Amino acid sequence: MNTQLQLADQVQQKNIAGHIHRFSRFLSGLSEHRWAADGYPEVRSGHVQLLSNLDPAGTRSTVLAQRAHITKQTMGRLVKELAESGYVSISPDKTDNRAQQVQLTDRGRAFLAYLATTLSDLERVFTQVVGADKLADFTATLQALLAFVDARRQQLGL
Amino acid sequence: MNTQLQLADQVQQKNIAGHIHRFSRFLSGLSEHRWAADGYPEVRSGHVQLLSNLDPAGTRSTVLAQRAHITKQTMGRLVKELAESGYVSISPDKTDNRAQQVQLTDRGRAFLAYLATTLSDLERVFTQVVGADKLADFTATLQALLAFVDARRQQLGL
DNA sequence: TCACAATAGTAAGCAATACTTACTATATAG
DNA sequence: CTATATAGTAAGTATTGCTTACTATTGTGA
Repeated sequence: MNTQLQLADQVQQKNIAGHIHRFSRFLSGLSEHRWAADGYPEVRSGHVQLLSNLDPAGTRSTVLAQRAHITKQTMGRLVKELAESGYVSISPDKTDNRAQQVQLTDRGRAFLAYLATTLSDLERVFTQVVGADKLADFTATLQALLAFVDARRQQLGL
Repeated sequence: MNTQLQLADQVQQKNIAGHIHRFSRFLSGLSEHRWAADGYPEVRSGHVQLLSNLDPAGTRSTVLAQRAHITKQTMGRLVKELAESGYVSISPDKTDNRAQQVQLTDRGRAFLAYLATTLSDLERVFTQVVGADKLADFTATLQALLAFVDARRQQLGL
């Protein structure tokens, strides 16, 4: 039979959710810290799921919400924030008066280019820590798991 | 030069933080859903970082906070919640009147044992998705990265 | 054409998590 | 014995994402 200590260790070990959560918090903090220092203080890590899903021609808020797997209300807030700080612009959708098109501004494009470099930097650092192969495996596995769970979201009622 | 579309794709690809965050949200939701269904509705995913760090003899709240890498105030709240729902008990520390010892109750021990089985279940599911080797690599890389960033937390001011 | 359902987006409020500053009480070190 | 450090609490803030409920517009089918 397992002792409490063994159980706690086991849980500690296998508690992927906890580790993932902690890693996530760290990455967000680090990113926002750096972005602020480099002249983009208004962008929070959550905004990236908006910016990275924008089509060049512009995208509807509702579509962005679907792509990011969040509610349209939450996406609406993100859009509003980035519009207020000048990273995106909102224009009416000519084919549907209910809808609006969200588009990158010049500032938004500048941030996106900058963001790509910071992600490469981070990739480089992590490569130094665990090696390129392990890191590639890590992201591949992460995406595979994510694809798996996304496919089962509705089934599970999440 | 990169077009906006290429940049967005690049960011989408390399945006580990975003993927990690989404995965984290999913895992928390799934866990709590299952725990509630199985008779442990009061436990939230954040509580695990308390329970899995408890020594059999009891542990101080401040120590738990350090182990979980959160503030003592936040840990204090988690302790209070789990004490109210009967998973842990709080007893005075005989060697220091400021301090208290947090200990598992029988219900806490039951949950910990149950938790270990649910983590194994999840491990099994993920093994079916990506294979045992990839999953082991994944968790190993995750822990390596986490150890790396933990060592640099103070340096980075996070 | 007209009524009804679906869709785009907004509004307001709730809950969880973790932070900060500020405090009390106790312990320890010089 | 005073000054500093530590254990823990209190109160308030920010972020993120949710829910329910709403308006306005669009599309559909009788």
